[in-house]
Parts: sequence; structure tokens; C-alpha cells
Amino acid sequence: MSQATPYRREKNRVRRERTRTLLLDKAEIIFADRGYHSTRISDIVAVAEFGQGTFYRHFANKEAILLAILQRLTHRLLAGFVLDRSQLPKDFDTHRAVCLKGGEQAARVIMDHKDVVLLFLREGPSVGGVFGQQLEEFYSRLVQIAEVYLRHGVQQGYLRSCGAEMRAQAQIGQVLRILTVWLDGGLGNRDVSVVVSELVDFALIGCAHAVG
Amino acid sequence: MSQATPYRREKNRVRRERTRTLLLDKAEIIFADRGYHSTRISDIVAVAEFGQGTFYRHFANKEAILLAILQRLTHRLLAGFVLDRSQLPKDFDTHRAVCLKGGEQAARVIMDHKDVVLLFLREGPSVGGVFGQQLEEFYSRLVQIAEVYLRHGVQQGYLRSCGAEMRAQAQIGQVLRILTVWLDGGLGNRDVSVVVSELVDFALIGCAHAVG
Amino acid sequence: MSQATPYRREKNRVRRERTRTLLLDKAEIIFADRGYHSTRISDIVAVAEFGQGTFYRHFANKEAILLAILQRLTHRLLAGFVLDRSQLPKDFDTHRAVCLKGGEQAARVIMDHKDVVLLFLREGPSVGGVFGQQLEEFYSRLVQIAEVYLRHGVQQGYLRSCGAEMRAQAQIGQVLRILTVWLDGGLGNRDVSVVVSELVDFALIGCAHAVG
Amino acid sequence: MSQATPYRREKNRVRRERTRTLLLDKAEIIFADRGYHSTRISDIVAVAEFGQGTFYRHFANKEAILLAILQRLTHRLLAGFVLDRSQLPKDFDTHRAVCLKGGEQAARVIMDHKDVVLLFLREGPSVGGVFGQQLEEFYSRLVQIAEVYLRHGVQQGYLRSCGAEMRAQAQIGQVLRILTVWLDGGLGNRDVSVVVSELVDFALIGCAHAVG
DNA sequence: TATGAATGAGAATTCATTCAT
DNA sequence: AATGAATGAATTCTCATTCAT
Repeated sequence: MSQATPYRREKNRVRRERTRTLLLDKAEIIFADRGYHSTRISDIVAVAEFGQGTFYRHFANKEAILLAILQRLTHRLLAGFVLDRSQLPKDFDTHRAVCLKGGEQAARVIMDHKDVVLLFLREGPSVGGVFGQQLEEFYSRLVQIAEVYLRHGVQQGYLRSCGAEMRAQAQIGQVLRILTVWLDGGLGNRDVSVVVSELVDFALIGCAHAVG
Repeated sequence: MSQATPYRREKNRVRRERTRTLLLDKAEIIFADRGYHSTRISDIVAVAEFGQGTFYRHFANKEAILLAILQRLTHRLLAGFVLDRSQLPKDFDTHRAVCLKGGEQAARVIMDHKDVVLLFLREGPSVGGVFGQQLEEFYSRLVQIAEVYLRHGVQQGYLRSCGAEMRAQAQIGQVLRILTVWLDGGLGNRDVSVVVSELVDFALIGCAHAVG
Repeated sequence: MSQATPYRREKNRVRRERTRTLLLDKAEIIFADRGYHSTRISDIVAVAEFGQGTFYRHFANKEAILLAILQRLTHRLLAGFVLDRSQLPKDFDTHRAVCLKGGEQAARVIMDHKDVVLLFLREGPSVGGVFGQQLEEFYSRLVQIAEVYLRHGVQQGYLRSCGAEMRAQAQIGQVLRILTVWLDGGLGNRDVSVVVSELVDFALIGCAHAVG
Repeated sequence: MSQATPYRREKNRVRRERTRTLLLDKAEIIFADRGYHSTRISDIVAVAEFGQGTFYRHFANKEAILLAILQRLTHRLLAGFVLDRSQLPKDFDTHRAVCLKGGEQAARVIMDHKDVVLLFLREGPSVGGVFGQQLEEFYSRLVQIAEVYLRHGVQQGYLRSCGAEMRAQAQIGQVLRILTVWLDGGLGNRDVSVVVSELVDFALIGCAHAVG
């Protein structure tokens, strides 16, 4: 019947986008607050002040909105990051410097999204489904990046030879645990850069004095 | 007024205990299989071949049985372990040896209970409630043990000084991640002792060549 | 963010109200038929032809719908009744006339809602909770009204002095018992006005011949 | 096999009787405390310190034990009371004296069993089944007794003519309501004999001054 | 597009009752 | 006679999802 003018069409697109973003924002807050599993769709729409039906115009189900939140976060975390294999560090000190810089950049984003990060750390692995796959995939990317740097260091001779994959996994494990405890308030009010540098040192140097 | 003979009383106790154990065993399997959150009480009793009511005679709700399973596991993991502060290692090599021995002991128990361990690694942190507290408490105990050894090594001079608490958390993080990936089949068919020794080396030596 | 037009809003309100009223009507019938305690929510929705969930959108539980039914009834019973303390009867005959008129008005409403009234008479006191309080409160109001008239009569000198509160309670007791028996079919097919006038006489004159 | 000796048989009978009485006593207390409908069989046996099964050796179900409690009470209330139609009062004053005496006797028993009486007043009519019939029958007996006295008084000429059945019902109604309120603590600490005499006067004289 | 009333399958939980000992 | 573990039907209540407007 009524022909949608391009103007109307654009208006609708904007409105739609605004609704979707609002739902994402509010869901993020509520998930972080009460936990993913105990949040109901009705909680989300109540806070966002939409009807129940509106939710389903934007997301297929609860898992879908969690996935969208994850994607938004990973996008922010990896924004601007490109793994340039031709620009890898030449020596141990540069390597360490690169780690510190990357770590601090990531830490800054994380600090801006504490609650969501904690949400994913805590409840992410319990969700399963497509979300579970995507989360695992994200961790894989982190592990791969760590692995590339590790192998490079070993190849260049400034890092001790080791099972690079396991080592990378272990490094990610360190980061995830420290992050969990830290965001949970468990490490006191340490400065971001202190936490990052300690982590980098743990990862690279361990705690032994000297190893031939 | 209770007229039960001691014999009857004992008979009942045994019967009750058997039922409880059976419920725990079956719940363990089903939780591991389809995940805690998507398991229904009815699934458990169906497999254990009991009536619905029987479940509630033994456990207040789903969280309660998960807690019981956790307690059974932690009991097995820490069985026989006593932290004797007067028997701490004298030098780096002994320290490493102690770690290897403890790690392998734990690994053996874990291998016997792969599925439950993976269950707790994945879904534990998403449960909350009393269970959540108990799980955190268990992790705290691990962290504390690691911390005691770390501080001791630093004090004895055979370990590099560091923030012991954070370091301990990081070590636990390494272990948890490696465990998760490994039990998930992600590290191939590596031998238990190889995994343990690599983990210990990551934790102690890091991956740097040598540090003054 | 709510985008509903006033028209939609009104439409919804009407629909909602209709559903609620239908639930109340059907519940009234079923409660009266098989008793409050042995009625299941599922009985109500089955007869009203709604889904189970619909019930819970409108009432928190079984007690809540009983309370709503009580409120509807008390509203009808006391509709239009105002206790005007400046308009109390001057002498015994006016007093009796007022009682007769009020009694007949109430009796008319009661006759239109026999089953619910009998329901409350029989099962009301066994319900407890908020409902129990509200029911007691309603009886208190009746007692207070009776008391005001009694005290006034005594003060004016046309009624024998007596413990007004107890007397009022006793009068309410008479009414409740006669009502119960009557609605239960226990007094035969007596005319409403006969029952009312007998009750009033019992209440005012007792059964003695003459007392100085 | 083993022949029960008469001695054993007697021993068993006594034991059985003791158990039954204990169950009745405890059930009475719990019913009075939490109400009939919200008391579970398990509550009763828990307090009486018997097994669940023992309950069913003595009573068919919850209604049956309530009935037994009712019978015990009515037995106590009407113990020693015989309606001797040849010994009815000759005049108004004797009539009143008889009412007072009977009322005080009943009141004494009631005071010794406040909680059960209140239980039956509140929840009795909501129970239905055989119990409901028996309770109604008990009330009928009371009404019949009242009716006999009323008719006698009218016949003798010392009571005003009236619908005796309705009048009797109304009198019972007065008693039940006053009892309910009183046992509930609603009339303050009035003396038993005061309450009884006021009730008798309400029943006989009403509240009018004088009627030809 | 947004709505929100209605849905109903399905989950948790209860508790009177049975029955082997 | 007494027991109490086990039962499972019955019930309440939840909540993701649909759909008419």
C-alpha cells in the first residue's frame, strides 16, 4: 500500500539501530549484575523499556544477544590490532616492550568494560552452543598470537625452546586468572601498569633466578 | 519412642548411603555429559532409577548435589596432602622435585575424574550461591599453598623475588587453563608426566633464557 | 521508549480487564462448587479456557484470587453504605426500621451471590495469610457498625445497657450462623424479609416476654 | 509361630493405646499451632517421635485423626450431659439458671482445650468429608438441645413465641462467634462467668428494654 | 516497527502413602 | 507393632516464545 519513501526507510533504520543498541547496553548491565543464567528476557526488556516482542525482532534468543555482546567486546579489544609477521621483535627487550604495550592497550579496554569481561570469564564457558564456539574461537586467536610471538622468539634465539602451544595456553591461563581475580577486586587497588608488567614477567621470566 | 533396633538402624543407614552415592555417581555422569545448567533433576533420577521424591530426600536442590560432588572431588584431590611448613624444600631442585611429585599425584586423581574436573572448570564459576563460595574457597586453598612455597623459595634465596600472591594466582591460572584444554582433548595424547613437567617449568622458569 | 498509541493502550487495558474478570467469575463458581482447598489453579484456567500462565499474569497465587473475590463482594455489600453518625435513629421503632431496611438491602446482594457468601462463611476462616487478615477486617467493620448503633440506642435510652462490644459480636454471630444454615438450604424456603425480621427481633428483643 | 501369650497381648494393647494417644495429643498441638491444612503428617510424627508408617497403623489419613480429635472433644464436652425432658425448668428464672450452669460447665471444658476449640471453629467447616458431616451433626445436637428448651419455655408460657429452630440456630451462632473472638484474645481478660452470663442474657432477653 | 497479552510446555518441588524389614 | 526409605502422582509456578493489533 503506502510506499515507504527513502526518508522513511532511513528513519526506520536509525530507530531500529537505536533499539538494538539500547537492548545490548541494558542486557550487558543486567547480565553482569545478576548473571547470564538467572537473567530473564523480561528483565532485559523491562529495564530497556520495550515490549517483550521487540526483543525477538532483534535477537533470536538469549544466547544470541550474549553473542552480540561478545562480538562487540572482541571487536573493541582487537580493534586496530594487526599481527604483522614481518614486524616481530628482534630481541628479548623489544619482545618484552611489545608485550607491555599490547597488554596495556588491552587492559585499558578491559577497564572500561570490567563487568562484561568478568561476565564472560565467569559464565562464558558454561553457555555452550554457537556462543561457546565463538568464545573458544576468540581464545584460540589469543593463543595463536601468543604462539606466533613465542615461536619467533625461540627461532630468533632470545627465548628458551619449549612446547610453544602449551606455553601459549599457559600464558593465556595466567592472564585469564589474574584478570578474574583482579576484576573481582581480589588484588587490591594495584595500578594497571603494575599488573601488566608483573604478568609479562611471569610469562617470560618465570620465577627462577637464572637458568642456563 | 523410636523403637528401632541398632541392627535396623544400621541397615537403614547403609541403604540410605547407597542411594545417595548412586545419585551422586549418576549425577556426575549426566552433569559431565550434558552440562550442569541443562540437566534436569528428572534426568538424574531417571538414570539412577529412583523416584523424583528420593532425590529431594537426599539433596535440597540441584546446586546441593553439585556441591556434594565438588566436596567428594576436593576430598579426593587433597586426601593425604598436608602442608608441613617445617618440611619445605631447601633448594631449587628439591623445590622442583616436590612440585613434580605433587603435580603427578594430583594429575592421577584428575585423570580418574576427567569429566567432573572439566565440568567444574567450565561451569563451576557460573553456578554461584553456596557452591560458588565453596569453589572459590577451594581455589583459594590452592593459591595459598602455592604462595607458601613461593615465599619460602624467595626467603631461602633460590627464587627470584616477586609479588607472591599474584604469582601464585598466575600459576593456578596456568594449571587451570592447561587442564581445561588438555581434558578437552586439545593437547593431543601427551603423557601425563610430560604435561606436568612442562607446567612446572613454565611456572618456575618462564621461557626466558637466563635472568641475572 | 514505549511506542504504544493511546488507542492501543486502551485496547490492551480492556482485553486485560476482561480476562481478569473472567478468571474471577469462573474461580468464584469453582471455589463455591468444590471448595477453596480442593480447587487447583489448573481447574480454574481449564474452565475459563486460558493457559496456566495467564492466571499468573493476573494473580500471584490461589490466595490472591480469593482475596480479589472477597474484595469484589465486600465492595458490592457495602456499596452505597455510609455510617452517618448524625443520622442515627431517635427511638426504638426507628432503630428497628433502620435495621430491617439495612438487613434487606444486604440480603438482596447476598441472595445474588449465595455461593460465594457460603464459600467465605465456610472456608474463609481457614485460609489465613493476607486473606485471613482482610476477612477479619471486614467482620470488624460489621461489628463496629453494630456497636455504634447499640451504643447510640443505650445512650438515647431506648436500649437496655449492655457490653456493647460483646453484644455486637453476638449479633454478628447470629447473622453469620443463620446465613450459613439458610444458604445451605437448612431453613426451608422462608421469605427473605421473614428471615431478616426474625433476625432483627432476636437481636433486639431476645426471646423473653418482658423485662423491666 | 510364636503363640502370643495373653500377657503379651495385653502388653501390646497398652503400647498401641499409648502410641495412639500420643499421636492425638501431638497432632492436636500442631493442628492448633499451624492450622489443619498446612500441617503435614510428617510434622505430626516428627514431634511425636514416631516413624511415618506408624501414623498409618493408627489412622487412615489426616482427616481421620482430626475426626478422632473432634470425637475426644465432643465426648468431653457432653460428658455427663443428659437431656431429661421430664426435668425441664418450670419458670424463666430456673430456665436462666439452668442455662448459666450448663454454660459454665461447658466453658470450663472449653477453657481446658482452648486451642482445639479454636481450631474447630476456624477450620472445621472447611474440611468436608466424613469429618464435615460429624461436625455438622455435633452442631445439630447443640441446636436441638437449645430448641427443646426454647419450645418448652414457650409452651410453659414464660418465653415469647418465636420460630424455635431459627432462634436456636441464632443462639448457637452467638455462642460460636463470642467463643471465637474470646479464645482469640479479642475480648480482653473477662471472667468466664461474666462472659457466660452476658451470653445467656443476650440469648434470652435481647437488648430491648421491655416488650409487652 | 513495536507491542504486550496470552501461551503452554516443562521444570521444581511436595507430601500422602506404601512396603520391605 | 513400629519403622523410615522410597515413591511418583499431583501441583505450583516459570519463562521463552508467539501473534494479533
